[in-house]
Amino acid sequence: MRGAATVPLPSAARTGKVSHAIFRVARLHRMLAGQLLRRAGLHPGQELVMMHLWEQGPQRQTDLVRLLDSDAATMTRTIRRLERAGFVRRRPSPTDKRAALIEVTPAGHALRTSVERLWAELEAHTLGDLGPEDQDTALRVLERFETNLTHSPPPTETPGTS
Amino acid sequence: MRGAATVPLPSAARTGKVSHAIFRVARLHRMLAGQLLRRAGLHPGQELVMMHLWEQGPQRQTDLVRLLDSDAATMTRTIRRLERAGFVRRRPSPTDKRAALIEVTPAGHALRTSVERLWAELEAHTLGDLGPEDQDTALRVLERFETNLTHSPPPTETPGTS
DNA sequence: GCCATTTACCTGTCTGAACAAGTAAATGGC
DNA sequence: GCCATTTACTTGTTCAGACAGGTAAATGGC
Repeated sequence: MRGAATVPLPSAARTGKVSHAIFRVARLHRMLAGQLLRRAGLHPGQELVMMHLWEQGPQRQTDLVRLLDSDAATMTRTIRRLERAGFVRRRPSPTDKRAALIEVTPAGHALRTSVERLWAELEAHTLGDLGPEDQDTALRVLERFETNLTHSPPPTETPGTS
Repeated sequence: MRGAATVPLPSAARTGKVSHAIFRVARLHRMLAGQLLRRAGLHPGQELVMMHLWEQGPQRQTDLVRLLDSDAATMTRTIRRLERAGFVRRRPSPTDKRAALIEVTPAGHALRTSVERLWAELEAHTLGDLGPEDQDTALRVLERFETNLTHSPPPTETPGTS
């Protein structure tokens, strides 16, 4: 295990080890987040919307979509579910009849502490007993991936061909 | 909240930087995978099933569920879609009337090369120009996360509270 | 051999996520 | 001021993923 002193990885690396690992970690992470969020009565993804609303105040859907780098259609439905759950409220924008401002209700504010605790728990579980330096390494690795995946996302289709 | 006068990290760091990073990386990675897979006519997740079938031969759904650590219900529908797409076929198990063996059709086999190329592309994009050592570090970080998230997944519910 | 339990699989339901296509209001060209 | 375009949001559809039920066959206790 982990010897890898002489030879890094011959062809095993070709199978997409990192991609598989990202898949698995992402799913486990998401599952744990989901389990923890159930206590608060939220579904995965909704907590991110709430967090932004808590921190940034009332927002239009477009703003939330941009902040979360999400999808307008998904946001419409997520907001609707949060609204039905009583955690947010919609108020017509005074300046733009197309838009509505999404704001947190008292019930929504009441979630904040527990959700923040959940996230701390999630983070703690993810990190385990990783030391500060390793945590930093981990973060830099993830940021590197994020950069890689953000820039040049589409290989612009089979570059060579035609 | 949480003054933390001396500590450098105010509160922004405590909000789960790594968890947020995992979320973002996972989504970007998934999006890219989805884009690449569209070329092959597959949806994200289906390629994992196909990969297992290519490598391990005909399997029962239960085996696939176990291998992919997935859900029986999800597998039922994924298989059905792959079947309708003509990539796999179901054959009743000769020894167990409850079970069926899922096997790849010629059309399914025809996908193998392109899917493997897609994964190599996905992996390459994810890794970017990361050097071999950094790749190794990245993999170890992810494996560490996986271990952390696998072991002690449920905090066994609010330990203190009642 | 009979019956409870387990196993393999399916269906229903809800959610997030993505894409396509719409509606209505705002905006900009002129 | 009129009209094309853009913007904000909604709806329809498809898929994965999770959970809660089913059904039918296999299995194990006895």
